[in-house]
Amino acid sequence: MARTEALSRERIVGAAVELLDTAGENGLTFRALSTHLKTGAGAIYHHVANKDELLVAATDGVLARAMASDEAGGSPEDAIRALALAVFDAIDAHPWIGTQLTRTGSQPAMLRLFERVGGHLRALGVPAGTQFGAASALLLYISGVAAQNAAMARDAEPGLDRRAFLESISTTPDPAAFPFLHAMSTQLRDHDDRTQFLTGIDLILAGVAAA
Amino acid sequence: MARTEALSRERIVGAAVELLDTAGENGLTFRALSTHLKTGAGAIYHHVANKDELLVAATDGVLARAMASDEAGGSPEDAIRALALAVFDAIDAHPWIGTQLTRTGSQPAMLRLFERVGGHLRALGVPAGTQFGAASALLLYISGVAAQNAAMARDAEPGLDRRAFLESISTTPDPAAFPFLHAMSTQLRDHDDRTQFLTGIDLILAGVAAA
DNA sequence: ACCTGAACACCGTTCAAGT
DNA sequence: ACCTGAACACCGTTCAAGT
Repeated sequence: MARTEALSRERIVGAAVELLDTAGENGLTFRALSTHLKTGAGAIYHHVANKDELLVAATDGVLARAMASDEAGGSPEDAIRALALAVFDAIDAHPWIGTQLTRTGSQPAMLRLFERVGGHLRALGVPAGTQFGAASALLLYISGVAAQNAAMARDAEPGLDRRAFLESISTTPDPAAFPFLHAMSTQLRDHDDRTQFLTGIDLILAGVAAA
Repeated sequence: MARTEALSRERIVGAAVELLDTAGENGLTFRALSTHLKTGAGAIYHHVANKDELLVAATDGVLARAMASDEAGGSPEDAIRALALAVFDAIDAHPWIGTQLTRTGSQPAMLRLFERVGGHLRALGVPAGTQFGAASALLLYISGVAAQNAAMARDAEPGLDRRAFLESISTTPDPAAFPFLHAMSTQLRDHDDRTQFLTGIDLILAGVAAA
């Protein structure tokens, strides 16, 4: 019989991740968390300063694990693509990360990402004067995708068909006033988020190469 | 003497924008809003379904105004830059928009932006097969910047010097483990957000041109 | 030192009662 | 039809009291 383990920062953060994954961003409350941990609400404050710190720790932990696998071999461009996809997949698995990533509290995670991207850009031979701009653009693009995906996971009413939803987006507005949107309706309906995400990364990399 | 105007959706949304601008994202509560409008909290619900709808309406209104000025003349690329900067400046003036833009509720605003960007890409002669990817990338990049800027405005403790803050970011982590970050510290400290934002737009446009 | 859980100061939202 | 404002069902966080 597993005795109840002692409360610890690690166990709290782990339980928080579990709650966020299963119950969503609104599912993480100190009441739910303390019930889950079979303790009082106030006990948590002995190990974590407040909810923000808890969210930062949860985000940092998941993201650090996602970025851990370092593929040796392959071009620097491939390494950037693999890194970006690792972040994408982590957000896909834990959509709440997308919301957290665009908060100043998640600086540590963003700085690690910036560092890794920058290292690959250097290996790519990008001139010193362009490195900062290129790394920033890639990072901002990645956070944009993160935020959007988190929004979809958070706000989508359950049971909504993705295809039908995307189709309704492109067909609801007046086609005469939205000709471009209308022309893109098929692609919008059929597109794959992950592939599309990579297209943007490739465009930025192509722009960097052209400069 | 201005008599107290009747309550209306317009007045409510206007007051909400004012509160968001002056008191920040947390400043908008139905209690503060009803005090501001000299009415009861429940009265607002006769004109707006809930807080989410109020935020969407506020975001949509401000952004529609920002995107209204259409510069004729100039290249399609310049038009895209002008459009992107208009959104950037609107977010700069009303940081809470950045948070709202990455919520599914703000679809109308995003669709308008998508349409406008797409129209310019067509005028630019971008081949049909590339248009969707290019428009998506630009939109995702813009929302990334939006989310980041909103985070900075929301989370930055007041009275914090921007330069000092940016410098601390690049110097706090171990330089040996973060060589790229360390090499970029000067640029990070001195960079201008608006210029940097435009650099990313230009990189994507260059990537589109190269394809 | 750590835990408990009631209490505090807030929220968004509802609804009987008024005009 | 619109407004009022107390009440409800929640939050995050604190803190006296326990072990």
